Amino acid sequence: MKGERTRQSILERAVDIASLEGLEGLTIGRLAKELQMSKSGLFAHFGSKEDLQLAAIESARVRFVDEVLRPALGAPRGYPRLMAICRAWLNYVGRGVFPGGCFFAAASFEFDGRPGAVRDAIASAMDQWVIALEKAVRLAKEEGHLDPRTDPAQIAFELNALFFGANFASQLRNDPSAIRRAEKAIEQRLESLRVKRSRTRPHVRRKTA
Amino acid sequence: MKGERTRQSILERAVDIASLEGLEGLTIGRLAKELQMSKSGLFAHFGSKEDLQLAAIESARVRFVDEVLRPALGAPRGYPRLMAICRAWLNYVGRGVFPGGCFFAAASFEFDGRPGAVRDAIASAMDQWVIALEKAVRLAKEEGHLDPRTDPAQIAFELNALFFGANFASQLRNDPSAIRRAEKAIEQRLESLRVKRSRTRPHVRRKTA
DNA sequence: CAAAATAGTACGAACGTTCGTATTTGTCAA
DNA sequence: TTGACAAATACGAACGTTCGTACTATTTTG
Repeated sequence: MKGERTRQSILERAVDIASLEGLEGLTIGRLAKELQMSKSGLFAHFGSKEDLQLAAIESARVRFVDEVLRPALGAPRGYPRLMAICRAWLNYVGRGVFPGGCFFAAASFEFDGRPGAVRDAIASAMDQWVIALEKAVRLAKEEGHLDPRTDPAQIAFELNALFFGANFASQLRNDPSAIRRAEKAIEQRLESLRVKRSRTRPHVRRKTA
Repeated sequence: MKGERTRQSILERAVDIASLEGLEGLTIGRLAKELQMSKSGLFAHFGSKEDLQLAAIESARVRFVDEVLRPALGAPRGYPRLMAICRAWLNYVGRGVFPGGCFFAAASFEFDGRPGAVRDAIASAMDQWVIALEKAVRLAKEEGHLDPRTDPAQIAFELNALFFGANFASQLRNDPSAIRRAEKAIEQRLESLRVKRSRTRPHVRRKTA
């Protein structure tokens, strides 16, 4: 009972630290100190540091789904939902869901080239995200909102790349305009694929603002 | 004399290790072992680990400029040079200039959120790159190859994002199609900005292949 | 030979981990 | 409701290792 509560609070802190210092920089000693508990106390909940890292990745994934992805999935199917997902991501970086920016982007670069369970877990979490993105594009296409020649995998790749770019520019180069640039690029790209429904309802350019 | 040679060979190895294991994972002990020299021997060349990290970043920057950027700058000014830079980057990831993918992408994510000299050096190196990219776009625009409304900073941001995305997808998700996708996206984006010179020389669609 | 470069050795701190023990907690009989 | 007790949870101390770094001695080089 109590154990589960403690475990969760450990993981929350672990995710925050890892998003700032990396999954290796997430140190048992530091984590224990910040939680005001002993190192050995931590080992009652996690058998090893690797266990802790894996649990932290899963916890981060859940946090991301709960706070970013799921709310966006509430939008109407098709183009609106796709845009909602994109906007949710752009907000997510600035909103401080993870204190160090995008947890997964950082973890990806930290563990690519280091085979093992941790790397696989990160890759799997990122896969889920890219697949969700791809699915949103595909649905928008099937809904008739996007050009039927649209390649969902290609568009998902491009969107994801813009997310990475935005995260990078706003974090390291702390360029405040990065999010805006990414938003602009995304809107423009998706607009270029959008079906205008000119048959049923002619496209009328709305007055600016 | 000999010292300088040794220093260079230390740095080459250091850059390779750091590109795989990160700048923190680049450890004095490991580096010494791989070079078959003593830890204290290393300290004759670098006053501290931070010194070593800074020198490794500079060394990586030089390697990147020499092997990737400078060759591409040989292309004719304007659109061709811009495309040459983009292609050089796309090749660079797959070509194994750094064994762990893009040195700077990894370093960026490792050190964002950790203020200090190392972070600043990484940011500065990346700045130079983004500025070079932006300059190439601006030149292409001034040369009349791109739509005069083109915003060089925006395009540089988008291109750089695609580079990040390609590196990520091909490294962590080892998706072999990532480079192709990025290439396609870049070509399409730049094509959309291209001036067709329809006044002086009408645009004639060449036969496919 | 003087100077530059390298090796050897040692240090304190921090790393992940283990162990035996103390404390807290939930359960159930009284 | 309480008391007792086993299980769950947390602790302090210590382990062996590796980290970055300092100091001194020795070899290599110009």
